Amino acid sequence: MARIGNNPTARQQKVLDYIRRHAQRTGAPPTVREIASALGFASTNAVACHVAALERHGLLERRPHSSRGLRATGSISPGVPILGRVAAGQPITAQENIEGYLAPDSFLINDAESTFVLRVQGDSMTGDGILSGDYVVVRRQPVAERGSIVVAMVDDEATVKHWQADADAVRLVASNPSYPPIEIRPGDGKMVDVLGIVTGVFRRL
Amino acid sequence: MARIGNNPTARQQKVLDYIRRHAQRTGAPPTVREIASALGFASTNAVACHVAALERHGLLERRPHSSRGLRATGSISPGVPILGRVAAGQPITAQENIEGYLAPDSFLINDAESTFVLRVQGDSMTGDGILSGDYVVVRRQPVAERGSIVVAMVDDEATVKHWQADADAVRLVASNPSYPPIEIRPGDGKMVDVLGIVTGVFRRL
DNA sequence: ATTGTTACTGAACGTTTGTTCCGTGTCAAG
DNA sequence: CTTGACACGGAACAAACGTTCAGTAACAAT
Repeated sequence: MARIGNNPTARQQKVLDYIRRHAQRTGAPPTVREIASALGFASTNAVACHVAALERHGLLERRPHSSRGLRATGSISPGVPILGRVAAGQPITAQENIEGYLAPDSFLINDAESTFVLRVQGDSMTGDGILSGDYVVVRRQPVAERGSIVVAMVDDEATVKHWQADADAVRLVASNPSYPPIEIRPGDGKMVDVLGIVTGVFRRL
Repeated sequence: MARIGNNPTARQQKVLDYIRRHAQRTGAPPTVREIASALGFASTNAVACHVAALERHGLLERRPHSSRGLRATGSISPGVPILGRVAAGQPITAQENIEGYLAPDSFLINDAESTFVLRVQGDSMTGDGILSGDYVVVRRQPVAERGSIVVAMVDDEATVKHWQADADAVRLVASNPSYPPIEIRPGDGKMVDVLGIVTGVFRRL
């Protein structure tokens, strides 16, 4: 069968899975000989072949001539399984249930250079599921689209709010109705500065 | 000066930092020669020496006789800066503002082996800041404390609720008042199974 | 019947890499 | 002054490692 798409074969998927698992467990990707040994290959060339295929499909990156130079694209750290529909019956982490793998790190953070995390104080954004004590992931940028959630500096205080800028005024709107919008007009003597926009939220229970 | 504690010297810290950075950037720890080259050493022995010291201090683990067999203990990836109080004035990411570094991965996931992620459907838990479409981090375990948020299997359907078990009944309580509690008693013909408890929540905006 | 892809075995080459032994110099404590 | 930890240079060895070439077999499409 001629293979055209970007999808790996079952055998190739097993190689990719092993690379991911090994990287997660040991902190480094496996060598080609470790892969061969784990999957029962007698020749390292079998691995080289699969690795080349995975690279063609864009599922794997390589650092040539370097030991352990394999990296699964997408989720950097192998991540944990995402379960879609959980089927009734037996083991939850059965292969059929697993929709993919996901590492919160790379999922929440695209550009580590310009990203920071801010701990939220106060409950003004509970309407968006942002509670006091939550961590918001913020990408630094001085401008924001109308309606997006931003971290703004208002008179020496950082605050998380919805951004609504008009021609004549800027409004910082809370999603908790108990909090009135903050309105800033030119000549108020107040300063507003967008520090960045909120791209993610997470909390530990 | 006789060195006694578990603290590394400034030079050792630099080696450790480089190992961490390299592991994050490339997906694999560096070789001893890469470390030597990066820090300006002419001899690999200088690295071996520092690595041995870091290992004694418990800051580094080694996989002997294996290429790239170094792993910084504790925080795996250096992560993004956490900002505490954002001071007025200049650069946000100034050193004074940074409270620490945090990687969502290792923050949310302690035991990768028994952890999975589930995408939430429905708004029954909005009271706890868990919205439809959010990802919940679940640690697999068959029992739960009263009041904790669990993923439970009720008649072939996985659901996220508060767990409240009495002697005579089990109640799955939503945090959105629009949803009545689900009560299961022995002899109902219904089945309840705790798949795991929710240890974290995250979402992308 | 031929072509092309997948999926390997087997062997070999050259480099990379961890490791070790020996030696030099600095600096602070006893 | 001696001792001991720290911080390196230089050189060398054996094992680990990525890579490549040659060849075999199954299978589907043309």
